[in-house]
Amino acid sequence: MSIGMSLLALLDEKPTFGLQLRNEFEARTGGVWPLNVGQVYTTLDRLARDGLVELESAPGSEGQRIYEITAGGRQRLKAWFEQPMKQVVPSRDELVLKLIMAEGRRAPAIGDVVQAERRAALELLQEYTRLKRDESDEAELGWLFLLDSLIFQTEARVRWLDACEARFARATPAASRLPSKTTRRTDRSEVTS
Amino acid sequence: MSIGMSLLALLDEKPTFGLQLRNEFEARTGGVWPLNVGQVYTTLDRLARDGLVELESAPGSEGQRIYEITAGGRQRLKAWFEQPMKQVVPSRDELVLKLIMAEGRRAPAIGDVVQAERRAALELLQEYTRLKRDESDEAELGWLFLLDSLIFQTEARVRWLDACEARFARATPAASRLPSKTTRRTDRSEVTS
DNA sequence: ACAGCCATGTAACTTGTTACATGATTTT
DNA sequence: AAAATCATGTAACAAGTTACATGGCTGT
Repeated sequence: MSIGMSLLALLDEKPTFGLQLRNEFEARTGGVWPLNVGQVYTTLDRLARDGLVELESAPGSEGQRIYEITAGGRQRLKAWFEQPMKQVVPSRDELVLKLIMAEGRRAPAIGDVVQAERRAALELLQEYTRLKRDESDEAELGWLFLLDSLIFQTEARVRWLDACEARFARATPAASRLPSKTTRRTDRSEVTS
Repeated sequence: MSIGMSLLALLDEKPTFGLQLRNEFEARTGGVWPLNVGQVYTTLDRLARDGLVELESAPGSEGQRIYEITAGGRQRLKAWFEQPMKQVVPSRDELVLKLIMAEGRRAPAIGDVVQAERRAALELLQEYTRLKRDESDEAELGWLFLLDSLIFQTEARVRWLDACEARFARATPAASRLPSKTTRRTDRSEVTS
């Protein structure tokens, strides 16, 4: 419930209404984490259902329906902040599944899959790095957090792809391997730079 | 639809029935990616609905209902393997949201959140490393891929947390910062090792 | 006959997500 | 008056996930 917890965090600062929450949310992420307004309302409903927020008993509906966080909500929020994310131990990462399933096929041999993913990841990395270089000042802090996260994750992905390829090569002696379109290893310095 | 694509990949190797698919799936991930049998059937239904698999016209139901991949299914699978994962640009990472929302609060100050997450990540890292050291031979290749993925991702997370803290410190000059329970930076060598 | 496994299935729920409908107020 | 914007809401779907029900077959 990451969206829910985020809305809760915003409501903890100050009670507001749905659209305002969306605006705040998008402002904090520097506008790069679009959030459909509808989702704010559905999430708000679910939070209300769970007793984490409630409609301000307060007065005249000028259209706006102001929600406020409850005691239970504050408690949940506290727990969210204090307890570290539990790493989902089966990482549930789609790319991991893809490589596992690609292992031992021809058609797209695992090496080809790795190379395609690797190329894409490096392109993304370049784009992110450019973004970071260009607007690294005066930008929203949240957006910078997000951008850094993308960079670190993508770097990790590239390293992981390399490791998988190496591991696969080790597990499957060259002799018994099928020829692949791209066996060549790309220069590692692209990442380390 | 990562589960769906995985089942499709297995069916592309050889038509089978539900429970067999689950067993294969768990075998490939070294038994560490548990998959509720029920989920296999629901996913199979959804794949059938989308015309990616179909019941083998074949004969006597000995209880087993054998599915096979369709031409459309093969096409989708090919695309899955060939097209690199599109990086969800708003990374939709819950931890990113957490830090963004923690920024500018007291209660749990952002520094405390970072430290808690960092500590947890380092513990995980240790555990993963131990796992890797212990059973790095004769283990299922898929499980090793998965384990490596966890390691690289967790390392990236630690680096990212450091970067966030540094960025936050830079953005918020020391004078204007609220005192936090833990301002001390932990030794970086824990990761690099 | 009963325990236990093999095998299938379904109902239900969660979070995320979109597309659309509605009404009120403000601007042109 | 028409157009735009503010604001709320709903119906519907996707994908993941669990808990439970059912029936058949096998071994004791």
